[in-house]
Amino acid sequence: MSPRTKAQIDEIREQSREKIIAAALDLFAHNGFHSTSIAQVAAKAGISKGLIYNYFESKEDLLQAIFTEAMKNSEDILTLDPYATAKQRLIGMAEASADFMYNNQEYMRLFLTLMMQPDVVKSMKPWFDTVGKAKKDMLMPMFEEIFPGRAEVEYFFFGAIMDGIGFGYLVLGREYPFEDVKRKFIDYIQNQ
Amino acid sequence: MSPRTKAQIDEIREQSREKIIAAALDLFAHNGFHSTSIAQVAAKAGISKGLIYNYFESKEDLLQAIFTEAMKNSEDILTLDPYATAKQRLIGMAEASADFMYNNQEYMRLFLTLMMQPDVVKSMKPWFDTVGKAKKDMLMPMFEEIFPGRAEVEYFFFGAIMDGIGFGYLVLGREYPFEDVKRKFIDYIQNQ
Amino acid sequence: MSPRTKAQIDEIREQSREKIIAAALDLFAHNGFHSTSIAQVAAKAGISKGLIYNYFESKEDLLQAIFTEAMKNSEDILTLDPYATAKQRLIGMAEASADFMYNNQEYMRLFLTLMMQPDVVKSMKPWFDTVGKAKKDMLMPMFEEIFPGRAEVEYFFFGAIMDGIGFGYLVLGREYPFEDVKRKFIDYIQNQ
Amino acid sequence: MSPRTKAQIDEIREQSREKIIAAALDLFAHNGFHSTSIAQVAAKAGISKGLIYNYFESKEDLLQAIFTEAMKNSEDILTLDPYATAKQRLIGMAEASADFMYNNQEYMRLFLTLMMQPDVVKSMKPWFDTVGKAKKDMLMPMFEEIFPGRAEVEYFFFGAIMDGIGFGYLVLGREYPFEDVKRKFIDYIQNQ
DNA sequence: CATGAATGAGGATTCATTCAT
DNA sequence: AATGAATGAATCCTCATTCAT
Repeated sequence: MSPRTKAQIDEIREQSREKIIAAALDLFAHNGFHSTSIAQVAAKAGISKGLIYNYFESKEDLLQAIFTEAMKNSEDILTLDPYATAKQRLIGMAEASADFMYNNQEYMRLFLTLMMQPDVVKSMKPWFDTVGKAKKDMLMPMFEEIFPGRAEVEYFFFGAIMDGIGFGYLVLGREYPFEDVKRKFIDYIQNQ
Repeated sequence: MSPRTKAQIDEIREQSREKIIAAALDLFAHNGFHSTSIAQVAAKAGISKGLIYNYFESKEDLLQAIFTEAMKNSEDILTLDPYATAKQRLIGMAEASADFMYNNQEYMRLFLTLMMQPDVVKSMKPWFDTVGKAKKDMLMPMFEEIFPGRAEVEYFFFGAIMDGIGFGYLVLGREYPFEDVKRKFIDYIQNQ
Repeated sequence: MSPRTKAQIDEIREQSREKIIAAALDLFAHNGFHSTSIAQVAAKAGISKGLIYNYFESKEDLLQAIFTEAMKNSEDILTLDPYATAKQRLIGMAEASADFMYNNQEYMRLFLTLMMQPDVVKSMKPWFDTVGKAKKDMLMPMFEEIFPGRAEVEYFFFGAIMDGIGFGYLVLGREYPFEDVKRKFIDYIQNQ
Repeated sequence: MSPRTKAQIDEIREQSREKIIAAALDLFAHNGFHSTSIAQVAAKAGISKGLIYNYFESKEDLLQAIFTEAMKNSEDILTLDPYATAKQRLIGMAEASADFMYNNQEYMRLFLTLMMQPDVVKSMKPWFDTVGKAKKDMLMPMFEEIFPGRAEVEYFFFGAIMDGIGFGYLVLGREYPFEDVKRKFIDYIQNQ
């Protein structure tokens, strides 16, 4: 009965899925989760409303999928050179994070917004907590090595700068001297 | 003529207005503007839905009023000691800002969120632009004095730290070592 | 306790009542009964919303009062010269009616509208029926005298012209050649 | 691709659209535009409230659609026999109009009501003006031919009778001797 | 007599979701 | 796999009416 092979179907499915996720990410990031309608997502993805429910159980499930997808793409941030010094590894991480932010603005926008208003989509809360904890677990050892005795405050200070740069860049866009600020940041770490 | 004096009415109005603004700020900040219903605001303020429209023309007008109100309370941040050195004034501003953030978490949460998703409430965009510009106009002279030749990058780096601390504090709440990070920040400025 | 005499109070009451009725008539006539709010009536009358309920039990009661009031002013239409011929009396009535319409446009507008949509304010239905029947009872004898054997059709034809002129005038306003059409109408009756 | 063919969908849409328009016309005509709720329209049409917005952008758009629809059905009124005399054409038009009124009471009721209270739905005003002007442009030439020198007053007198008959019929319904009055009207024109 | 703050029911509109095809 | 008609709950907002003063 089926004129398409299973492989073809899988590919079609994958393409549709990605179109939906891309459209939803864009809209959720700029217009907000609740202000974006499924109809808008469907229109932007060039498909029908109904089809979205063929791939995602609900609007929240779609949001969840956006983050799961982004996680995959960000894995190399976490890949550290085991032979480098702690400070070098920190710099590497800072640069990788900055570049990820630079190349994934929409994702960052959505991520930071939801981090700040976790009650908007309550079901995401555990996910955020897990990610936050994982990040801390990964970074704290470095800080303990570089800043013995005051690792935690330095960790948070470092995090503040990272987040703040991302925030500023997202707000100002091209007007933000991203590269300059990033270099200043690297220098700052270097001098510690 | 009037059974209640004008003063009485003004007081009643002021009280109701404040109750509504407080409730709305709390809810908008945590749940998001679009995810918060007027019914929720009314319930939290302990009044009827209809009364809100006696004080504010629309939900958006209420949001606007929240920011106008907060502006009043934040005016002393902008008050600088004219006899202090630029660096001292910068530190003063940093401390005042940090304290304002600490004491007005909900407002900050709402503010930062909307800054990051200006399309959520498009009518606020001009307001944000104005505030952003005013801030830069006030601070840049100090940076030009302290960091001649690289004022802008230092301005944005400074801003990133401020925003980042606020962001971190808002996300983690009491778990965030706010005082420690703030002191670290002051020290950082001191050493420039 | 009361610094005002009863007569003064009555006069104030009468004045307020009339202001309200005039404002309501204007608004109901042009904007429609349901599209007009009590707040608008109060604003136009220059009084408070609450006061309206001091004079009228409800919005519908206010509407009722408008018609009762207008009835008083239209009584002379019904006053016919008992010594005139039937045709002369008919012409007198036609002229009086036309003049009443001309001078009470708003009332006519409201009246005709509600006649055509009696379900808009169901409570008025009996009133309209009564008025319509009274009118017919008054006029039919004349038509039976002037047009024996075909009184009814002539009555309705006559009524159609009357109503039609009023309608046209209300729709076009000053652009309507009211006087010319009225004269044509009188001539028409004359020639029967 | 599509599980329903385009033709099927078009038919479904056309049916729903007509059900909604019919229900709305009935209710708007008898209960008034503002006194009729979308819920009532939906109930009468046997569909859900939401579906109405699948076919019409707003309540006002639905009203507009009613008139646009009725225009189509009334086009033959405007079709005149070019070989007939002016008077014959006028009689033809009078009869066609009377029949249209007789068969489209609800539409007439709505039309006349809104003509008399144009502020109730302000957006319809231009439409009414256009229709009124078109009617005059069509009829005036005939009147100038039949009543040279006094075409305008005769035009308005004729119009008054037409409107008045419609009005009377709408108010009284079956009690109105429509056929008799119509014949009287035709005779009247005949004798000019 | 007069005011206007307050209420709550009701109305227009939106939108996530379902389902027949 | 895909569509889009259909639903109904939820939302913003309006407004007649009440009542304390």
